[in-house]
Amino acid sequence: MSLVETDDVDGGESLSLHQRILSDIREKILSGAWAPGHRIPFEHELTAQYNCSRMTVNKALSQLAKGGLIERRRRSGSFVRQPQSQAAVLELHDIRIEVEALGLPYRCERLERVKRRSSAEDRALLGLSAPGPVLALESLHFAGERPFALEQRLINLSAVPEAGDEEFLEIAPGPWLIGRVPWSEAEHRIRAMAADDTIADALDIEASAPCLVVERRTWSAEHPVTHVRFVYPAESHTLVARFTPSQG
Amino acid sequence: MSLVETDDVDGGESLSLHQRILSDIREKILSGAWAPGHRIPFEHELTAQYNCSRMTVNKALSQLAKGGLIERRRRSGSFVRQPQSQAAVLELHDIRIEVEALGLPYRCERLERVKRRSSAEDRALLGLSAPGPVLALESLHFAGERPFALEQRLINLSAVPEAGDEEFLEIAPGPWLIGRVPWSEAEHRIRAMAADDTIADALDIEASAPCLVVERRTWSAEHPVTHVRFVYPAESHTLVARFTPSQG
DNA sequence: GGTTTCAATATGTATATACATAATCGCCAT
DNA sequence: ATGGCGATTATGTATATACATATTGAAACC
Repeated sequence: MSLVETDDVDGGESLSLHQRILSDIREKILSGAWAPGHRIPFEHELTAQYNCSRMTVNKALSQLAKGGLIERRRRSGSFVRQPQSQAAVLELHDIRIEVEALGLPYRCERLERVKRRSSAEDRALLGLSAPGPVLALESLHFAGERPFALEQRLINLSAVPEAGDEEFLEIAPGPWLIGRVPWSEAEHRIRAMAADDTIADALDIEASAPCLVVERRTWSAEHPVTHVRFVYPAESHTLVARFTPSQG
Repeated sequence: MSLVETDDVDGGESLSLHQRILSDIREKILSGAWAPGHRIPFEHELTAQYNCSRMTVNKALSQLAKGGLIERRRRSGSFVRQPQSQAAVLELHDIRIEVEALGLPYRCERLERVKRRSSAEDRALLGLSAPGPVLALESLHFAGERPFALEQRLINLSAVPEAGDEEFLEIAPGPWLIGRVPWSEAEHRIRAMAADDTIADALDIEASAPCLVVERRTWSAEHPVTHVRFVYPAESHTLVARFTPSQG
């Protein structure tokens, strides 16, 4: 078998114009250059900027709106939306909401908070290649009096330096991040495991009882943002994800 | 322009035209009226049928193509795609592929096959309201010599009557269904549990060892099609799902 | 017979244009 | 002030048109 010629699609050439506009704008948003709430140039401005017709610009912006990255308002313009919670994609959202949906009082206790230079393991979890500062957090989420989930999180401080100044006593790191960092990609790993002593102790369950473990890595515009591991006692939790093949 | 040829603006929906075209076609595909491989009318035919411009039709068809329901080929037309495996959405596909990706030989053994009128429990699992015939299957998937996953499946024979004539000795029910029934919606429930004696026995693990359980319900155009439960030994399996907020 | 060439065809992308619709601003009259 | 009202503005949808591009089927050629 011979290798395929490197028919090399380099960054910009072969893209159609409306796709180029689309990815330009998306990049601006995901990189944070255009923060949530920022007004995107009007169609007629982009028309001038890209030297194309309004229909072409409109197609790109409509697509971004359908994707949920921006919001369009007549007479006012188009705006970068607040970062959408992952809930829309996988029903794996704010634990507070899960707990309150059960009709139980929610509480979150921060167990640990350490700022450090990333260890090799940290970098593996986050998907970082170079060393840098990270924040390691451990929190316990309660439903009523019972522990509901243990959260172990790493935050890449190079990507989210503000996190280094936050104590996370009043707010859980999940909601904090969702409200600040737009995400471009997330990966979930879901598995079952037997509770080790640390986990059993924190969750107040028997050692070696089955647990559901959900790990999530999140990127924003190619940069790793956070790695989080949730450990749920098996009996307390079922993940539900509902899909349609695609949207129309 | 003359010629009214109103293809009936029924009900008086406030849908835009291209959205109406879009949902008309989607309905035809999901209901099975247009089977996989079926050629969708050419743009110029739809243009005549809906009495609108090609751009409008093109917008609708492009959107369906982007969503993956249809495939467009220049000079040939647009075709209903083979039902896409759920893999595209949640990496939870054919177990054969998972096993072979590990470099291990795959084998599937059918343990049980029972045709019966749905019990109350069957109906609860499938989401059926009225009684009707169902097919209950139990299969064991092997990776090499080791059991890899236990599959317990219910198929709604009212929705897929052909399944009643299939023995499922040569082919696993998953791939069989994916190749035949287009799905419009799927729901996953994922949890951890301790193996009971039956499961421990089938999977050849210790009783009360942690297992990952994945249950999936699938609908096609509002009709429940199948409910399946996969039980994996914890150490053999991690689910991975990768998302982007939306596509553009 | 087998290969090359070419024209026909359906889709892909872009343009200019038109009118509808919703939201907002500012003016005016009370 | 303030409440109403029209003008303005940006987006929403649709049209007709043009040309590019990929693919196919058949004619032309060696």
